Order: sequence, then structure tokens, then C-alpha cells
Amino acid sequence: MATGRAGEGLTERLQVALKGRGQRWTEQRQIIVDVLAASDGHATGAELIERVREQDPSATPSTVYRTLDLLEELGLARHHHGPDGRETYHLEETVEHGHLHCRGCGAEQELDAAAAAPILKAITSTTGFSADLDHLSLQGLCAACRAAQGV
Amino acid sequence: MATGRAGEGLTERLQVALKGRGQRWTEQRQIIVDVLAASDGHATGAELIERVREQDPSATPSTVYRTLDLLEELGLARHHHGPDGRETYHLEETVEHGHLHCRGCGAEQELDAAAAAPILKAITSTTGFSADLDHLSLQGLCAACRAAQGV
DNA sequence: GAGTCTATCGCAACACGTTGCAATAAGCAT
DNA sequence: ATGCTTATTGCAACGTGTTGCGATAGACTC
Repeated sequence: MATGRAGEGLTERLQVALKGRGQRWTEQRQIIVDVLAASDGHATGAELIERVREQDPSATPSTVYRTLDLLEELGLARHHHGPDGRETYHLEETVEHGHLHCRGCGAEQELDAAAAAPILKAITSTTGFSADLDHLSLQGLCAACRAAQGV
Repeated sequence: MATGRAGEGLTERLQVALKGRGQRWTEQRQIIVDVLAASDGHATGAELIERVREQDPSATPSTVYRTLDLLEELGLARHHHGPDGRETYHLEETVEHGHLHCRGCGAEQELDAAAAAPILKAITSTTGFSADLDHLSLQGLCAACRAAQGV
């Protein structure tokens, strides 16, 4: 939880992965990975940029977004879209999980792999489609709101 | 199939609903509803604006988006977010359905209510959450791509 | 260490969507 | 028909995210 520093092994994994693709390790990328590691799960692009800028005011949005894309290509980060269409990013280290947004009370529940398993299974068996848990972002009514609204 | 004109009853329903709320019926709103009706399902905000502008070049994005919000409030339109976070709008008349985006081949399948029923049931029984089919937008691998990749 | 190649950076512009505000015009009452 | 109230419009600016391009600088060779 929010260590403030990228996991020690992570930086090295990154350096190796980049070198293997003829790409480069830079200080900005280190900062972005650190910030992402410190953000522990759910940070929007704008938040990440702001935090990166605290450490390096010369950083620009394009650099941050491009680095995030790169991290995704390498499989070290993921992003998904909230109910308002905004993006949130997190490291792949974080447990894979889906999201449930309640349109009644606005609450957001996480959906871990165990809870999601029957759902993913139902998707596969009815559609042949293998869904990515990380992109599973549902909107609806939570149990409490359903009870409150007598639905 | 893209009638090109809003269903006759629709315009009247709208006028009544608006009047009941002390709101007004304008030509622009008629155009927007017509365009939406002609778009038959999946149109992005930008596309809608472009088509509205063909009929009324003075229309601006803010007006179109505000009208779309209004239509949603009235329950006559819906929107959801694609895998890239962009919005697509459709009339409530359109059959309620979810979406499946394949990250392998880029194909998009629709998920009708019958196919979704077991999935929604699984969601409810494991989480207590009642999900909105219209916001169900999954990303993953379709059966063909899974076979091709031997996953 | 100097030179070369090219990935990365910063900038500027764009695209989509949202919001605040002043001007317009819809709908109602007279 | 005229005037009044206020919902709606258009404009302009902003926020988030993307893209093209020239300049910078990282990594490798000699």
C-alpha cells in the first residue's frame, strides 16, 4: 500500500524489458513508475500528471500518457474507464479486479477474482467470449439501494 | 433500420414530458431526436453533432450534449462508453443490450437481453448487485481469437 | 572520448466533452 | 398582439487525452 517507491524488482524488470526492445530507461519513466506505485490502485491521468510534476515540473501530459501506454504494452500497468469515461491507471502488481458502480448511492465496490469467477464463467458459457476482469466495469444498483427503492 | 424520422409517438411523448417539467420543445431538439432515431443504435457524440449540423449549421456541441443529457434524464435515450472511453448514444426504443469488444480482432458483438440473463444473474447472486445491461461493456477475447491464439 | 543513430521529450495543435455566462426566444398571461 | 418570465442557445474557455514534429539526449560503435 502506497510504498512511495516502486518495488525494487519492478524497476529492474522494466529496464530489462525496455532494453530487449531497443528502448530506453529514463529518469522520467522512473518517476512515473514510482508515482504509479505510490498511487496504489486508482489514479486518474490528471492526478498522475500532477504528482509527477511535483517531482519534475518539466514533465508534460504527453510524456506521461505515452509512458503509461508503454507500461501497458509491457504488461506492467493497466487502465480502465470509470462510469464517466475517465481513465484510471494502476500497476499490474495490483490484484486484478473489476469495478461495480452504484448509480443509486454512487458507491464503488471492487470485484476480486474469486467473486468474479462465476460471472466470467457465465459470460464464457453464454457467449464464448473470454472477458478481461480488469476491464469489467459495471454500473447498476447495489443491494442496499435496491432494497431502499423497493426494486 | 434508420427510419430517418423520429417515431411519430416519440415527439409527442417528449413534448408532454417536457411540458410537465416546465421545459420547452424546440426545433433543435426535434432535429437531435430525429438524428438519434436515424442513427439506429450506435453513434458517438461527434457523429451526432456532425449530422445535426447538416440540418442546422448553427447547432453547437454544447447544445447537442445538453439535449442528450436531457433525453437521458427523461429516460428516452441512453449512452455508454466504448473500450476507448468514447461515448455512444442511442434511443431507449432500441433494444437494451450490452457490448463485447474483442481485443484480438477488434470485433464488436452485441449482447441481447436473453444472452445476458445468465450473466446478470451471476452478478446478482455473487455480489448482490443489479447491473444495467446498457452499461455492460466487456473487453476480452472472442471465441475465434481464443482458438487462434491457443489460449 | 567523439561520433552516430534513433528513442524520447517538450511543444503546439487537435479532438471530445463540459461548464459559466450573457443574449435570445419559447411559452404563458394579459 | 404585447409584455413578462425564464428555459434554451451560442460563445468562449476549460479539462482530459491524443498526435505530429523538431530538438534533445541516451546508448552503442569505433
